[in-house]
Amino acid sequence: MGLSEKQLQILEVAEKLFAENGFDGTSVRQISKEADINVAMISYYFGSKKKMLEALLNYRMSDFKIQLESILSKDTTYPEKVDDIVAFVVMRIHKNRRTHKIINFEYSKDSRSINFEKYLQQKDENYKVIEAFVKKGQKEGVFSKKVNIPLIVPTIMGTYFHFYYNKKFYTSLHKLTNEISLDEFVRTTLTKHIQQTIKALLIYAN
Amino acid sequence: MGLSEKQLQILEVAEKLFAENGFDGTSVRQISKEADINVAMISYYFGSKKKMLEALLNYRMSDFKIQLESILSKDTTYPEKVDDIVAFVVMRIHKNRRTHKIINFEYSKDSRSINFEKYLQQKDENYKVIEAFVKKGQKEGVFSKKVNIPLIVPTIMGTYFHFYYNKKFYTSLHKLTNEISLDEFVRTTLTKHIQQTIKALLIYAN
DNA sequence: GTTTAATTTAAACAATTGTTTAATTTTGTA
DNA sequence: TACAAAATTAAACAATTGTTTAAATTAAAC
Repeated sequence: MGLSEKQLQILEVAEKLFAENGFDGTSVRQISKEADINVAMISYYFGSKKKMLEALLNYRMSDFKIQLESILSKDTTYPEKVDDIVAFVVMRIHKNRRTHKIINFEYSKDSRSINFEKYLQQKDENYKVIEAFVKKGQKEGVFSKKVNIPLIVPTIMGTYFHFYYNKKFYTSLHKLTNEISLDEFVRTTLTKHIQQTIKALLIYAN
Repeated sequence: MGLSEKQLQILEVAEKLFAENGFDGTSVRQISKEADINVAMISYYFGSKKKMLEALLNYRMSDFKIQLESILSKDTTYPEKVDDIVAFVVMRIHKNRRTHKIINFEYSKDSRSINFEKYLQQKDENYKVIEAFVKKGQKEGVFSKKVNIPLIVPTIMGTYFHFYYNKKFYTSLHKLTNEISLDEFVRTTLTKHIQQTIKALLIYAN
């Protein structure tokens, strides 16, 4: 599944347009025009529009299990580890926000015949690492035992995405102006809020 | 803006299909077929496909400010009020989940020329009521002053929607089988998780 | 019962969709 | 330089898109 320079260039354009206007809302001619290639190149390189999306998903969903485990193996306190995990996850999904947006909408459809194996695999690995970490903290008496572990990740990712999907609303609420200050806001304020939330939940849940 | 029985029947079919396959992924012929009407009726009743969506949004986004305020005016403790607010918001967005899904998708687009006034108005009212409540709690020393108030609602709604968008994944994780147990899960487990989270955040945030 | 208005219909509209074709150009190799 | 493979092109394809038309049917008003 090695992708050429040209293929990657096309996928980046496709990612942007799919995230902006949806998979069905984007035509292959739009992509070809913006990527400055001939329409037929999409079928030539990827086989079809659908397979092009699958190629994008598989490309973006490379393993982050290793990075997550390296955070947990560091010699830090439990609250510090929570901060690190949250900061890492938020940074990661913010970087891949466009692909995640496409996934959110395509995956939640009933009919769609797109292959989401890589995404589900990542989600599964992700969950198992978090679960082991929280259970260890519970055993050591640091974390509350009243926490619903499978719902921790939805709170982290959900908070980010609800903010992102409504960024027009929240940027006006926070008086943010451009894309640069959005990155800054995510990296500082939003990350901090989620860190506070998850730490409070894990430690004080009742 | 009074909608006839027939118009409502069409809108319900449209809501279901838009949520399942997206606005662009649903054709007016699909809607007309499923609603058992002639295609031309959509233009006849609503003017266009786009205006039909707007009619749906305006219909579903009726004011819940009043209900929110009635919760806050009850003679209950602050933590109880948090529980009530969360339960109410979750119930409400779960009921309107299909329309919210359409909104999340369409509103986050750059280009789209759909009128989201009613939705934004509700979001604004919603926020102002929550803000006043939290600030009052802070002044009385019940809530932490280190909370980022505008990000509380994203955590509530985001947790719900990330769960909902990935329900295929989480229902298998929780061993849920059908739609009935999904409703039950949302009403009990998911609501409880969000209540725990928001209470921990508001009271113990550091 | 007649007339007027509202509703419903099938058909047609031009535009756009994803994909394929077959010819041409470019690139790499011997 | 000559040849083969890869890349690129414009054109065509059938299917589907949202919307409009004008005729037909139904309902309401007088």
